[in-house]
Amino acid sequence: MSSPSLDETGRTYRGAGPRQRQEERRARLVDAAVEVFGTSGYRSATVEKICATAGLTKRYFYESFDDSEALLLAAYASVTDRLRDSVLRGAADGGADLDARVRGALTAFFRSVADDPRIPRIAFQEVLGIGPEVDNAYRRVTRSFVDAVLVVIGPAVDRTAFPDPHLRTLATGLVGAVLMIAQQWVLSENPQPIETVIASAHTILSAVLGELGPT
Amino acid sequence: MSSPSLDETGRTYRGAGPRQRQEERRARLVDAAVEVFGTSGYRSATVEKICATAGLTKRYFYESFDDSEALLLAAYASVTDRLRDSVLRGAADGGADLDARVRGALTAFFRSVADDPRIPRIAFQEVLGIGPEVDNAYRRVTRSFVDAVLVVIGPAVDRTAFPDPHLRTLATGLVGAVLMIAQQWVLSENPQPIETVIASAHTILSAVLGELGPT
DNA sequence: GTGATCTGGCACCGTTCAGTGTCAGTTTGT
DNA sequence: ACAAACTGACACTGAACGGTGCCAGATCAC
Repeated sequence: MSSPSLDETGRTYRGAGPRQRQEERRARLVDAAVEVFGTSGYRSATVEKICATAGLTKRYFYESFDDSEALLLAAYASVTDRLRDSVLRGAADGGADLDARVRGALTAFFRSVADDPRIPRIAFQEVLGIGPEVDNAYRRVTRSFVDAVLVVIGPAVDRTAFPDPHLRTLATGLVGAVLMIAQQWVLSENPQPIETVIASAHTILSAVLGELGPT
Repeated sequence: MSSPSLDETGRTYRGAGPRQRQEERRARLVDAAVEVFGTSGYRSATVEKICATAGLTKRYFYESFDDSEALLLAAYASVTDRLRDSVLRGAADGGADLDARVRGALTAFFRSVADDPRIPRIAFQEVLGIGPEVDNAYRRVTRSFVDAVLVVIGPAVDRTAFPDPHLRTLATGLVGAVLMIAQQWVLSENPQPIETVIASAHTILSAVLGELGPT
């Protein structure tokens, strides 16, 4: 997708080579997309609005993206990558103890969501029902979050007692539980304190983990 | 919304009074909307497409609805009402035993979703990210499903040990878990048998219920 | 300084679609 | 039979938007 002007033969401009300039513009467009999609929504967004937010004009949009769906995919990837990194870092902060890792991951997740409401909007709302392409991306990302859950809880699971597909479905359910709690949380008009929702999510996770573990 | 021609003074036509004719047309439009939104999606749907599917013309669309968002809300309500009824009926089939009620509700839910893929599409995908109006409807419907869960599991919960907001959040998580499992299930290219996903969902529910109950 | 290159702003075209109006033909009440 | 009401089909308008092209001015290489 896009035509990154295969020739690296261009001049420098404002102290940057052509490739670098092009990538900067692309990054600005993605940032603008996160802003626009995350506040006004994808459906009401137009190419012009995005470009105006980015401080660019339409020609630079088509320099980096085929259409607005391609930009949505890029913005989606940007948001979910950051979110997944944050969650995995939170889990790692928990050290070796499983419960601490779960708690760390949950805390990081709800913090990210609370700090930047555009994240849940793009990651969980705007991205659904656009088209087959985007639906596939959504499925892949959800799978990657399920994988992350499996990595975190993996060591504590009695794998001989639970076949892999069953385990995957369980992890999918756990992701859905946390997601739905977060969604209702950010949408509610007077939300509970973050510690409370973390505790509720933790209750569900540890209940299921208790079922899975050999202990 | 809409102008249901307040005067009941019209003639009869093809054996039906004006009010009845109008309601029949409205019902046909809602059915057509479920078909179109549920297969091609809301975003690519146009008023003309809906009307063609319903076998009506645009003038009858604006007779019953202000715009396509109003129709989406009606289709959404139609779909979710049926789904909720089906789940509650499934739970009632379980009789007095809590576990049987949960199993019955889950079975009814996954059956509905499997029988008519338009249901999950409209209920969980198309409806997100449209606008504030629709988002509110989504929140209300989700709340009503959470309420249904609370009704089903209510008797088995030690309410003194778990404050109400916490309980609500837990139920929200459970709804999210089941929803996400269903979503991934219908989207996967070679899905597991329905008994398997029901069993996985049941594992999560009973694990959390075990945490809540006084037993 | 001078010409080539790059940038941003704008104008333009074609399409799509919501929403309204018109009208000929059909059904009903009398 | 005849007029009033109803229906369905189509034409029309205006706005929004995607996508492309052009041009004046800024920036760089030499």
